[in-house]
Amino acid sequence: MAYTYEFPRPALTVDCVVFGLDEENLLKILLIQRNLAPFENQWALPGGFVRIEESLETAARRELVEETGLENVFLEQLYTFGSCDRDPRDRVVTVAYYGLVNLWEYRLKAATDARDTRWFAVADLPPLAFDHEAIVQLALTRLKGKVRYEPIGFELLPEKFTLTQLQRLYETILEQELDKRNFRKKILKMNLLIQLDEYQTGVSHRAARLYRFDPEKYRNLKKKGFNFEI
Amino acid sequence: MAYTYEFPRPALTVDCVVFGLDEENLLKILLIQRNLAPFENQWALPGGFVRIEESLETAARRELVEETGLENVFLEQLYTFGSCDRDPRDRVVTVAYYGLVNLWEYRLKAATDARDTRWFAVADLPPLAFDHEAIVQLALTRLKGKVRYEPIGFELLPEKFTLTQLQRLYETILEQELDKRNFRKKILKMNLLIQLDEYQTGVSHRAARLYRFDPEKYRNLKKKGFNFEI
DNA sequence: ACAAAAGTGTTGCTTCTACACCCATGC
DNA sequence: GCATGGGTGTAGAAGCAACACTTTTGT
Repeated sequence: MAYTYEFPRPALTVDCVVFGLDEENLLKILLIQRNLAPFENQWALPGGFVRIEESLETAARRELVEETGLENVFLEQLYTFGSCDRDPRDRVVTVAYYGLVNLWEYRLKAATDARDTRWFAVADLPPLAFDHEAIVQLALTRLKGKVRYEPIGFELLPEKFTLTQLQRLYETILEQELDKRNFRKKILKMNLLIQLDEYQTGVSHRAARLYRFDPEKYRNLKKKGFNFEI
Repeated sequence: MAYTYEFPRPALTVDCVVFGLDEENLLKILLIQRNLAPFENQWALPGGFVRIEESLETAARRELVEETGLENVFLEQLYTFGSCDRDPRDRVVTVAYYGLVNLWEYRLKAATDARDTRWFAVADLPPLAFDHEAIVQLALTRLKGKVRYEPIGFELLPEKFTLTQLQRLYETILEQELDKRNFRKKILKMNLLIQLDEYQTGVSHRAARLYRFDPEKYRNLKKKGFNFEI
């Protein structure tokens, strides 16, 4: 039950910064409360050790399921953090991922899990364990940058959404207001959205039309040199 | 002289994709010839094991010096490769970096080193060890993407360069021709270049004016919301 | 009828693209 | 004097930013 190597090896972990957007357009991150030292009882990113027989992304997905119940989320590698002192016990290198989930559909799922997990607004995060604050900062920067030139924002919305929801999403992430008419013109001209014959329900005002993002169309346009840009 | 852990740990390495641009505007990568199994005698990216007391970037820089003699190069983390079968002997996770060097000045230095190192044109790479082809591909994609919205291209040029050299650099990396007048207008309007009172020497035609990139100006403009873009 | 958000066009301005000729230098 | 690349301006097209009112629906 022990593994011996000629040279010392850092431990290898994965950590996930999972973003969600709630009904009030607050950008949130999923955290878990640690029940082990160090940083016992502090909030931390979901994550854990990479097993010897699994790839990094597999490890990240496994930890997400185990710790938060989230499955099939959009997940991309963010950065690898390897300073020597980031874990007080041991040399631990962590490969960080960022994820995007649709909070409208996933909220209940995550809540049913055994571990103490919670969504926190990014503007109002508790102190985090290890260097997780730095990881979150980098994830935010990456999200802000990437959302402008890749159509990943749709991962944060339900499959069918209104143009106003989409606009609010960009306004929240980019932290700037956008002009309604210009936004709609721009996004519709790209031809990436499918206009549905369905409308919002349960709102006390004129119901907005629903749209769906078409990843297939995007792949095709991209092959022809099209560049998404907000 | 042995290190024992409760759970098995992947080995951790770093690898560097170092780009250089030669006098004929060929984009090149620095490779070393392996003298150990596996992949003995094959070409590979410079790199090696991360020591327990050094950070990832420190390890990358150390390996670069040891294996190629290159020092003080621009270096940025690229991606971490961790599939289980990427090394036939053992589970090895590698953190890849990409680097940019000024070939005009560094060419001799690298050549003086003991190991068998060589610059290869990216269009004409030999077969590479491990998954290094994939790493190189990703580095190329990243370089192509990043060079457009961050002024990193200057790292590939001598400190003093002509606008034509700069234009050729972009044409090479982006793999597209650019209009001379439009390019010059655009780049000069950004106010990032310092016009020198010096000119090319040793050319058999009108000597071109030399310019220098001003990183200080760039930092200032960036703080004020300026975005570099080619 | 009122409140709340949906939906829709035009104009001026800026930026981008396309394009051709004279200039300076070394041989 | 010729070959080589250096250096420069303009016009038309496209894209961007700014801006306000009517429509629909629920209460």
